[in-house]
Amino acid sequence: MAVAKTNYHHGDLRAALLEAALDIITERGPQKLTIREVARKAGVSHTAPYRHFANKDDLIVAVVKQGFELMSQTMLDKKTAAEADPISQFAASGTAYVDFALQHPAYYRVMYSGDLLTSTGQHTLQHTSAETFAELVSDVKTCQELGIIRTGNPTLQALSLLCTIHGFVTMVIDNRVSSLLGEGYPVDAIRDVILTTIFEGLGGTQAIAPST
Amino acid sequence: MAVAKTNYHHGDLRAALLEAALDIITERGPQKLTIREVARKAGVSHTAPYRHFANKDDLIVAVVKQGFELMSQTMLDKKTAAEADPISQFAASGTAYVDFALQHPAYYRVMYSGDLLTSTGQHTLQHTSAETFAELVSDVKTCQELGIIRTGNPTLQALSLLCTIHGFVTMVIDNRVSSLLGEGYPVDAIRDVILTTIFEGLGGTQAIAPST
DNA sequence: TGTACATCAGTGAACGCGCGTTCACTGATGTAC
DNA sequence: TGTACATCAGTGAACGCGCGTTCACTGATGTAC
Repeated sequence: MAVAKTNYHHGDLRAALLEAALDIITERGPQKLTIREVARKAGVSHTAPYRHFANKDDLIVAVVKQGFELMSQTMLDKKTAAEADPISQFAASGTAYVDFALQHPAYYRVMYSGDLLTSTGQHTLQHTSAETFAELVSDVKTCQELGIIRTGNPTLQALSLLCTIHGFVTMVIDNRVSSLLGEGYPVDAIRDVILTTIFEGLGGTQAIAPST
Repeated sequence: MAVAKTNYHHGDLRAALLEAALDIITERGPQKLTIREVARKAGVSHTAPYRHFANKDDLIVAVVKQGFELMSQTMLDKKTAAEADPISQFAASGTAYVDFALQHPAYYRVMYSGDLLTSTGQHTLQHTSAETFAELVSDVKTCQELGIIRTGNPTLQALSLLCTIHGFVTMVIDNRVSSLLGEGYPVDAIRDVILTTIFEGLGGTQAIAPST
C-alpha cells in the first residue's frame, strides 16, 4: 500500500493487489480473502483485478507462489549466513522455517491452509511443495551419513521433523499456543526447545544450538 | 441420516443436523458448511434448523462440543483397555488421539480449524480445549516423576508432544502426507515412528510400543 | 373411547447482502509522423 | 516540437447466485375432558 498512486493508472497494481491480499489474511482471516475486498484494499474498482488475474484462483496461486519463493530465499540466506558445519546448517534450516512462518503468518496460511484453493489451483502447486520436501529429505540423508542423527528411513525422519515444525507453527499462528500458555510466552525459547526435542528424537548425537 | 423419517415431524432432527454437518465437512470441506446445506442434507426446509439452533455459530459450537466429548470418551476407553503401566498408558493416549483424529477427520477439522467460528463461538470453547491440555501436562508430570521421561518443564514438553501429534494429524487430514509420500503409505506405521521419535526426544528411557 | 384444543416442529415466501464474473465504456499513456 | 491515434489499464452498471435470518403460516401430536 506504500505505492505512490497516480490518478487513473496505478503503476504497479499487480504487486499492490498481492500485498493487499496478504494484509487481508493478516487482519481479517483467509475467509475474507475475496476479489472485491482485495480491490477495495488496493483502492481500485472491484473489476480492476481482472486485468492482472484470470480469476480468484489465479490470484491466490500467485500469492502462494510468491510465498514459496520468499520462503526458499529466506532459508537459503539463513543457511549461507550460518556456520558451515552440518549441525549449524541443520539448525539454521529449522529455525529459518519457523521464523519465516511466524514473521509471515499470512503467507504460511495461504500456502498451507488447503481450503482456499480449488483442486485445480492445488494441482498447480503440488510440484513446488514436493520440491521443498525433497530438499529436506536430502538434508536428513546428509546428516545420517555424517553420523549426526540416527540411521533410518530418511523420508520418515524428514516427515517427523516436518510434522513437529508444522504443528508448532500452525498452533502459534492460530493463537492456540497463546491460548494455552498465556499471552507473554517466549516464542523463540519455545521454538528452540521444540527443535531440540525433535532433533534428539531423531537420535541427534550432539547438542543443537539454534542461532536466532 | 439413518433416522427413520416420518412425514412432517422428524423425530430427532437435532441429531440428524449434527450428523449432516459432519457429512458435509467430510465430503465437501468446511467452507461448504452452511445452514442451508445442512438442512438440505437432512432433507428438511432450510429454516427448520432454527428450531434447534439459535444461529450458525450455535450449530457449529454444538458440533465441536460433541467432538470434544467423543474424543475424551475415546481416549478414556483406550486408556482403560491398555496395560496399567505408565508407558502403555502414555502410548495409549497418543495413539488414541491420532486415531480419533484420523477416524473422525471432520470432527477434528471443526474442533481445531479456527476459521469456522466467530470470536464469540471461539470463546465458548476455550475452556474445553484448555482442559484437555491440562490433562496432558499432568500425564507428562507423572511420567517425569516415574523417571520415564527426562525431567524438565512439563508444559513445554506437553506442548512439544502436542505440536508433533497435531502436525502429523493435520498433514494427513489435509492430504499433504499422501501428496508427499504417495497414496498407499502405511499410516499406522508412520504414526508409530512419529510417536516413538517424539517420545525419545522427550528423553524416553524405554522403548515405546504403541498398541493399535 | 371420542372430541376439542393447545403446543410447537417444520414450511415457504421474502428480505438484504456480498460475492465472482461479464461487458461496453472511458480516459491516460506512448508512439508514429 | 506538435498532433493524431492505437493501446490497454481501470470503471461502473449489471447479471445471477447462495447465503443467514425473519416471519406468518400449517399441520402433526398429545393431553384434558
